[in-house]
Amino acid sequence: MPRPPAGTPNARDKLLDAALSVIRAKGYSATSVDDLCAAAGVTKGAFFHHFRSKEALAVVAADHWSETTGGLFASAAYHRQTDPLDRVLGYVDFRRSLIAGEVCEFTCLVGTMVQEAYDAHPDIAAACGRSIFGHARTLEADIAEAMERRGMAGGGWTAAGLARHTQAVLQGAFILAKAGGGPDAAVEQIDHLKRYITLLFEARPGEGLPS
Amino acid sequence: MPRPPAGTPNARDKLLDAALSVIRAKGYSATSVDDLCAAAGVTKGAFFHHFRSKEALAVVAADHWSETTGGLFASAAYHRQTDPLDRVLGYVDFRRSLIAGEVCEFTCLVGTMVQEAYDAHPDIAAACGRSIFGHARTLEADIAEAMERRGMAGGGWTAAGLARHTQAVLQGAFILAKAGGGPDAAVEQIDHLKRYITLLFEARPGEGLPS
DNA sequence: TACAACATACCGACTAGTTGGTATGTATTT
DNA sequence: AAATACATACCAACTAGTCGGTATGTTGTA
Repeated sequence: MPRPPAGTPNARDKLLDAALSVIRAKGYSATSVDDLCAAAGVTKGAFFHHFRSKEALAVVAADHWSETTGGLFASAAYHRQTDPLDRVLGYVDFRRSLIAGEVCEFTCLVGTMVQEAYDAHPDIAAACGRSIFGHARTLEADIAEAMERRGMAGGGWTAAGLARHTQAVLQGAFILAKAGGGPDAAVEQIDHLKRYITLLFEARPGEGLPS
Repeated sequence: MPRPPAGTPNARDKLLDAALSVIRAKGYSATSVDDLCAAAGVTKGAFFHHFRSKEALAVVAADHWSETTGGLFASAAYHRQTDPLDRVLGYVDFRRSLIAGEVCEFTCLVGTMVQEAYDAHPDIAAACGRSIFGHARTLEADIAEAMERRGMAGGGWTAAGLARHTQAVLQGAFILAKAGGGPDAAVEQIDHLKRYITLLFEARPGEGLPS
């Protein structure tokens, strides 16, 4: 692939960026190819030059979402905490701070898409799954270290499981926000999540089980 | 309204029942009126005789969902527990027992619809909100009674807030199931929810605050 | 009881517009 | 020259919704 002038955003990038906001607001099915082209300021020819189909764009958009958000979290300040539990709680606080403004601005592209696509579009669903579970996996090491430091093994839960739970609560928070609760309803869920993690690490690990 | 033979399901009821399963599997936007008519075994004429529009059907379907599921929970056995906390945990166990089989069989119609409809279809979003928050409200009395019996006031959370949190975790659980986790991922979330509620009621309420 | 007047429930062809996708063109860069 | 990166024009299938019509009531009245 020959390098374009590298400063001007090409049609492909403009379409992907447009997809993030348009699909988050309208959903995958209700977003037409023309909608995406209009939002990106490109023509249909450009669309089908870069993507085999609307479904193919959705898959790439999900990966694009993973990279974009992945970069945001990777460079966030909570990683600098020395206590691994503080890093986990710092992640939760950071997620909380992101919830503001219009609902479509803080909700999750892949959570929205997988609801519509899981049955009819397996490729999209798989891309969304990679994004959600891949992001959860970035939390595992800190949770596992916090568990080890406090001797938490044997409580009936795992680092991977708790990491997945954080994502479930976040996705549920977005649904409640969309159902009329707004940002407040979403923040409330994150506060419960933080309280849960705090309680988990305060509680004594399971008595009858070896650590 | 004159009573029809009362045993034969009419087109309206058949369409509403079809909507519950078809929209849960395909989503609202991807479900066409023809899809619904075919699933219900009725014609398009019957559809628009009973519903002004596809959007109007979705609103009635959301209310129909509330009634159907409402009846299921109202008649469940966990209400017979004498300890209010046991009733709350019994509700969680009951939700856990419902998660089995295909994803489209245990997921939530209104959670699916509101994701697509919250922006473009306010009437549908409002109906979904009534369903979710209305169902949450049915848990409030038991939670409040459990809080009172154990002197839990002042911990920074309320009965209504915890009730909403149960619904957020459930909705998030469905998304993770759709993202490839299957029933196991959903059950895992409910186990975390139960552990959270248990820990909450074991913890001592906030020290510096009056009860 | 008989008949007119009206209402409800439903049918299926039809339409105007939209959909994802294609075919073919042109300008720019290497 | 040749590939890339777009643009324009177009199409067949599908979309929600309409409309004229029918079959089967129900209701009022003489």
